[in-house]
Amino acid sequence: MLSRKNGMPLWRQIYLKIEADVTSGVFEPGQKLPSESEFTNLFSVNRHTIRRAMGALTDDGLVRVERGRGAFVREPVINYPVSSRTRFSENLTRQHRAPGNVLLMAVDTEADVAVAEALDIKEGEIVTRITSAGEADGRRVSYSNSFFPRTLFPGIVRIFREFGSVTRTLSHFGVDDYSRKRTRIISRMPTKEEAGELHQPKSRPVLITESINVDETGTPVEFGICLFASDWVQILVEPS
Amino acid sequence: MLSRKNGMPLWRQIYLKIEADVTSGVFEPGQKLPSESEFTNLFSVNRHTIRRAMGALTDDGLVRVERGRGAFVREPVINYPVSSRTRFSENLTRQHRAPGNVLLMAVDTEADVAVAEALDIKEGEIVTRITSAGEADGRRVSYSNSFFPRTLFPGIVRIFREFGSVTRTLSHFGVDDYSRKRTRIISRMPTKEEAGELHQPKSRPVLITESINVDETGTPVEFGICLFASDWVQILVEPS
DNA sequence: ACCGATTTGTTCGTATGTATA
DNA sequence: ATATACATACGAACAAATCGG
Repeated sequence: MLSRKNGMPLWRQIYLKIEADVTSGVFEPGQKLPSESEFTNLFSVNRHTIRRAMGALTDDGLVRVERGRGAFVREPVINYPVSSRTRFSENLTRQHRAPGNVLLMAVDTEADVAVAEALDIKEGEIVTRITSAGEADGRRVSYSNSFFPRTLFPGIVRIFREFGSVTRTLSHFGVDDYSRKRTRIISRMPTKEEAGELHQPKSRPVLITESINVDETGTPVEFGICLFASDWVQILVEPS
Repeated sequence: MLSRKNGMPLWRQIYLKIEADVTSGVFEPGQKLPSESEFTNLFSVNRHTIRRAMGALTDDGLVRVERGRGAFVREPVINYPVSSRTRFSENLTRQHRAPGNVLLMAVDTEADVAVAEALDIKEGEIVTRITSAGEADGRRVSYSNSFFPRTLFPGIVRIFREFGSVTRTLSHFGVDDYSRKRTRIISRMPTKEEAGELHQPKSRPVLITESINVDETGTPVEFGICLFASDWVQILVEPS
């Protein structure tokens, strides 16, 4: 299998072998690779030789290594385009992925300062909060809270349950077109709850977009806070 | 000199030391560096630790090693006297740069896959890399690498140092207007090196924008990778 | 909350091969 | 031919992060 005579270093031969297994699908995206010690036994070489190969694979973006956990085949990232007209499910369908939006919770609550300011209403006014999770290819990629002013959309929860999408729900209330007024993008470590919702370790950061959608008249109709698993999602800002 | 307690690996500390000596001119371009065994004695570490640092320096294009002969400072085509505090003056928001930028390094290097693809050139073609850091209120907020195709902008570094701004530098080359083709935004944990450059703990995530600027004809003129300290920076996407 | 097992990261030690001066 | 210097590889130990019970 490995040759110590043909001039090609062992680590390079191992690199090529693993690379072939990754690109050919023997190891699938996201899958955990054998540990260094397992590879050591498999190839009958020293751990450093394995590490040299893994380092090169990491540099070349084929694998991702997490200390204390293992090495994983890098998943192709999911693009999340942001423009003035952004729809989550549309973004994903455009990439031929199966989008899934799971409604987790829907409650009426009082608007706190941030929500009130975003929706241009008074603090304490009742808003409907819809919590949902986004999935793509069976992977949890987002966790979002959307706030709607209840006075504008009474009974929005039932409609949302029925249609399962923000666009069609708002359309039901006569808001046929809305656009993104502004998007704020930040990044931080997740809380334990957030990490749990995103099915990711709490040691990995999350990407967060805070956006305000307004109707044709400029009235805010939705304030959304969306958390993305940063390992799997990148945000693409395209000129509109 | 070296610390075994501060969390930064010895090889990285050595890397930074040698890098500083190279960029500051203690070791001049083309000059032979001390041998591995000499470095071993100088730093009182194992030869492998030196080799790790030299490997990184090689990867980053600062030195070039010749088997059986030694390691040498890579000669940039243009010789840059290192006055490491060059100020960007104006029009910085366009490059996602905060006021108070310092030029850290400018070297000609070979384009890797990502850079080549972004600039629409061949891998290995020479590009000019300008590394700089942004500061605001005395706090390090960004660390960026910009890549320019050298064939389009020969001697860009001297011009850049003269004008101090990307806009005016490109204008000198006849690129009077350029625009952002696309911006990719991701977030991840920083490497220790990146955390060091950003003067932030390595436990805080970084926001990263990768952008491509093109001229009127659509030809890529700059590829920039900018890291932000996510604790201090948020990205605002507003409709244009 | 703690402990032990697993896994990756770093460092030192050693040996052998190969290219160059 | 010998010495120097880089390249590769193996072995051992410990540190740091993760995960399960």
